[in-house]
Formats: sequence, C-alpha cells, structure tokens
Amino acid sequence: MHTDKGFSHQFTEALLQWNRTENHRQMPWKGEKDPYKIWLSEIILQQTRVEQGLKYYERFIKTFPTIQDLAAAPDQQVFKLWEGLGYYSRCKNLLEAARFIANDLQGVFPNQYEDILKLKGVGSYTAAAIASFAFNQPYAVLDGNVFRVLARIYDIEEPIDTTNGKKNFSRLAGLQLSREQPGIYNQAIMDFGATICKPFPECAACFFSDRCEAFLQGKQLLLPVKEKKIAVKERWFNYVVLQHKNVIAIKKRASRDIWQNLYEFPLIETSGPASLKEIHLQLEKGFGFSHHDVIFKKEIFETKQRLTHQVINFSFYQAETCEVKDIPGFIWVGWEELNHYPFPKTLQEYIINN
DNA sequence: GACGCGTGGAT
DNA sequence: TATCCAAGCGT
Repeated sequence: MHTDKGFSHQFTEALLQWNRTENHRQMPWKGEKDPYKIWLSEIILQQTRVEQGLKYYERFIKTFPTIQDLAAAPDQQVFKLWEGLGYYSRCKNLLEAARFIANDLQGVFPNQYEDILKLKGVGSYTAAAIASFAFNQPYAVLDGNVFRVLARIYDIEEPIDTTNGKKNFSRLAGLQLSREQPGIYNQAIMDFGATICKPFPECAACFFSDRCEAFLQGKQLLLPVKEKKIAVKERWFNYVVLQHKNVIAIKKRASRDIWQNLYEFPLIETSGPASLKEIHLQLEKGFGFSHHDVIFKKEIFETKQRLTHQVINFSFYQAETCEVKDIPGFIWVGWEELNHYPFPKTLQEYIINN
C-alpha cells in the first residue's frame, strides 16, 4: 500500500478536480448550510438510498421547516411521516435530539463535533458530515462509499467490519481529507463512490483508474473485504384482524424487536406454518377469544417480507367479533382512522388492499 | 464488541 | 432466486 504523502495528495486533488468539472450530481441538501436540514438529511440517508430518502426529506422539510416545528410535533405525526422508511429507531432518536436542541439549547444547533456527536442518533459519520458541511470543520466522513474508495485506490484487504479495520480506515480517511475544503471534499468522495466507484464500478469513466491499485491488479470487485456474513432467521407472523362492525383492534409494538413504536393487529407468532386450529387455540389463550366469540372469514392472505436479518412469513386472518372486547394494550379504531397510525410496510399494504 | 434494526434496488 | 448493499447507530 502507498504510504507516501504524494499518492494521498494526488487522489485528493484529482477528486476535487473531478468534482469541479464532471460531478453534476444534484441533491436538495447539497450546499445547504442550515445544520437542521443537513442533520435531517443525514439521519434519513443512514443506510438508505438517496432515491428512497428524497421524498421523505422533502415531506419533512415541508411539514417541519424548523427544528422547533419538529420538536413541537406529536410523536405519532412524526412516525407517520417516517412510515415506510425503515430503521424506526432513527425516528425516535430524531425527535429526542430535536426536543433536546429546542428545549435545552435554545433551538441553537451545536456547532462543535464533540457536541454534535452527543445528539441521539448521531454517530461518528453523521457528526463529521454535519461539522464539515455546515461549519466547514476538518472531520472526514467514513461511510460505505469511503470504505470502498479507499480500499480500492490503496488495495487494502483488511476487512472493514472489524474493530481494527474501522480504526485503520478512519485514520486513513482523516489523512486523505482536504484540510482546505473538508465539506466539499467529503461530499465529493461520497458522490464519487455513489456514481463511479460503485460496488460494480465504472472504472472506464474513472479519473484515477491509471493509479488505482485495485484496478491495476483487476481486483476492484474484490474490495472492500467484509469478514462477517449475516445470518437470516425465518419467522411466522399470524395476524388476526379483529373487526367489530367498523372498528379494528390495534396496538403499538413495544418489545425489543423489529418495528418498535409502529402499530399492528393481534399477533400470534409461531415457530412454523400454523394451522387454523392452532390460531384459534392461541387466540383464546393469548387474547381471551373463544371460538364462539369470533367468525373467521375463509380467505387467508399470505405474503412474505425480507428484512436484512429476517424473513417474515405473514398470514392475515380476518375475523368478526361479537363485541368490542377490552384487550390489554389494544385500542379499537375505525378503518378510516387507521391511516393516522404508522404501520410496518406489509401491514400498511394489507390495510390499503382491504 | 457482536448483534439487531427495514426497505428497496442491483447483480 | 439468493445475496449483497445503501450517507450507521445503539445497546
């Protein structure tokens, strides 16, 4: 690997040159100086593609033009706006940080890296992004793009998903940073990673291919290296959509599990495909409905959703109950009101179609 | 420090 | 279809 200052300098200068002349990537938060808008965009974009986050960013800014507006909003309105974007703890932390700034910091966004880093939901990447974009401070971002670009131009085979690997890449990212234009450099290296040095890269269009160690050895597809692979577990969610006249029973998910703070129907989770008999049994044991109290519709809607670590097999049973029975933790809500509550993607789709 | 957290697009 | 990945973070 190159350890000389010259190589590092060459790439940084070439990147900034490319950024000035050929990088035409445009995004609403690019060049933005309002730390609130930068922060919001960065939280939305964590592990999320620009194309997916774009609509959410625009809706959030339109609904909450200032951090005070966001801080004053009820939880449910904000979660509803976040619905469908995934990683919902981001939304919870977003609200907590907004209220902290509005209430404890007089609405003034912190302007020092260490203080930005203390905000809930803000880690080293996001703090560096805000500090450099909003305040032009010399902190290098280290995201998936930067890992990939650095691993390739230097031909680094050390895994990026280990403690030591992260430490070393972080040090290198700091050395690579332009001290004169940290904000522009950070944006440029991410744009470069997202448009040229992609997982399947466009080396023919790259300004640095003649000096890229990975490309020179034909190794660009092998870098960066990851050590761990994700284990996917399979789960079976049987939802009993209990309806009495026009009202439906729902409750907020609260356990340490997926979709915390989103709503759902009465859930019977089983260790495999469940028989109707087992659903009836569990409905009585778990929710106190005997088979005399409910009438099941014949159709069972089945679908599957793939998450990063899980595959969820859904079965939706529609059932008419003879009364609005009090079930601990549940509320009964009219079909029309359901669209005020945030639901996981698959449940939201089910609601729309039924 | 390893693991869990969503959804959607690319290969 | 299966797998990986995407502007990471909290626990």
